[in-house]
Amino acid sequence: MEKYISKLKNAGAKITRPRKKVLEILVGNGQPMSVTEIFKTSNDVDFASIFRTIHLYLSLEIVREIKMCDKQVRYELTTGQPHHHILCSECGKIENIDLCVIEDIKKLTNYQITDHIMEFSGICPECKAEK
Amino acid sequence: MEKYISKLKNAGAKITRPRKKVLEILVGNGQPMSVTEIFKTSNDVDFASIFRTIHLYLSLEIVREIKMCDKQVRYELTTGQPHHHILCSECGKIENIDLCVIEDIKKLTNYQITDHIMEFSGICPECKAEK
DNA sequence: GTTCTAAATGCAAATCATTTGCAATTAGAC
DNA sequence: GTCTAATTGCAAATGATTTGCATTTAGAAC
Repeated sequence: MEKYISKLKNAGAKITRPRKKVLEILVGNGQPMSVTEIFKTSNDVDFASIFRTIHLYLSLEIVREIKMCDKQVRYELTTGQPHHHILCSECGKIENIDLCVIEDIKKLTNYQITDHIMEFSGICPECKAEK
Repeated sequence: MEKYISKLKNAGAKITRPRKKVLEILVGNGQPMSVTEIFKTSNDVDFASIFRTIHLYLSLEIVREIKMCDKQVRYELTTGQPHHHILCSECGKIENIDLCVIEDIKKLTNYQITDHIMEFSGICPECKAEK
């Protein structure tokens, strides 16, 4: 938490209630969240403020943008290594996947890779068992 | 082309001018296209008709939906094997990538995988050379 | 070829997500 | 505490996607 606050201060940005709230929600939830989800969780911050906060955080690399299999765009705190995700379509749980194919793709295509998406969805072992 | 027309007939769907046009455009273009791109190329078919045609084609598995790194959703004819794509951010070219990680992910996560996205963007060797 | 009907189209408008302009408010420097 | 530029909240613009409905049309039946 303090780490993010410092980043904001270093960038000359003010530490405001909406900005703190968005951080709290992301830290508390621990999973990638959409702007709408953050908005609904916040309860007392305007949608536009959440939106602008997230875009500020993106530019400061406090959050990363994640496009998943459902059409929602989500944001997660840039803790640790970049990684990919798998979303359970039954319970909504999102787990991390540490498997990077970028090097393979670079060799295969000879492109200078600037961006990629690799996301999965399915049914988690627990939900499978319940059926 | 005939293959797709048969699929339509088998499904009891009428062979209409808009439906033929969308097929022609997709076959002619050879790359995944967004509804808007198809619409602009068509010139004389209503946007809503393109939209509904694409959704019909999706349900008949005549096209596949591709979510790429830019936010556009594109559609491609379901010719051959499912595969992934790499988009050149300079010239807009889209190339196919035949590298599937699904089996790795299944083993790694123990999920029953139902959907995935794996798309790349970057600068192709030709555009790199021009710089 | 003509007739008929359900399906499909085109248009316009509804919905939904994303983004922006602006007056009012507020964080933080002094 | 005072001041000012940055930020917020609201409302409205934009853009993408989707839907309702009157009109048109493909293709089956004659």
